[in-house]
Amino acid sequence: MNIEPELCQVDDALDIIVGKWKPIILLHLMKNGTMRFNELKRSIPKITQKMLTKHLRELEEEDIIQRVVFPQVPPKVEYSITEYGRSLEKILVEMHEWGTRHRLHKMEKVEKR
Amino acid sequence: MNIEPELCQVDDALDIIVGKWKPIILLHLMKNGTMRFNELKRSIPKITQKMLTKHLRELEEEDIIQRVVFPQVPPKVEYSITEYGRSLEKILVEMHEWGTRHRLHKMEKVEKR
DNA sequence: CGGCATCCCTTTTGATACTG
DNA sequence: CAGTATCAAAAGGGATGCCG
Repeated sequence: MNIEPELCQVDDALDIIVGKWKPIILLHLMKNGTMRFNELKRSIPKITQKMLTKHLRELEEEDIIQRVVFPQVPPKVEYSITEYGRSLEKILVEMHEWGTRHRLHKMEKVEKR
Repeated sequence: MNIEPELCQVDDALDIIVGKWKPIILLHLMKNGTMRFNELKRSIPKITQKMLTKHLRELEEEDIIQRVVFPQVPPKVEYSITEYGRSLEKILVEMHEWGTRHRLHKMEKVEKR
């Protein structure tokens, strides 16, 4: 550990991926490539339109995803991970793996009781 | 990306490290080894006692840190990272490095205007 | 020294209705 | 289809006082 806590920029990374639905949105886009708004909505049944819109806007603002509007009726909007956004993939995968191990860790702890 | 979004356990990992002061608490303990309550408090000037206590309890509950009480007057309580907790170090370092690069990314974006 | 209890404010998220 | 707008609920965090 050679990070000076005072100069910690973990929070800068957390700011991007924290949000109730952000990880799952990112995983869907990373897996499927390009997706339309309602396609994402259907893939995440419990999310509200408001939160999906909000999170997508925030991820776009940080250059993690790209938003392409096709000017037609009815509207069509496609979302995809930017090349820059791909740099988050490794961290998400590692967090997923750590999370999986942590679940097991907690289950073992409970069994011992 | 071979994670099925529906089985995503990124949130399990985020639950541990998300909290206004958790990353910096972890970095201090990872850097310094064992620290007393007030030592941590002084190292993180703006944190309140309430939040320090709360975050420490949550990290202890997840086996990330260890709390040792010395029954004496005045009281003495020492905190340290558990061996299990060390498994978080890699993720924190990578998030710090990503956060550092992201700051630069945003600065370049602003300069182009 | 290392807390806990209480009150209060802010931020995040949800429910619902409406629209070009 | 892809959003906005508004209101309400819940979660997170801060300020302060008290205690063994």
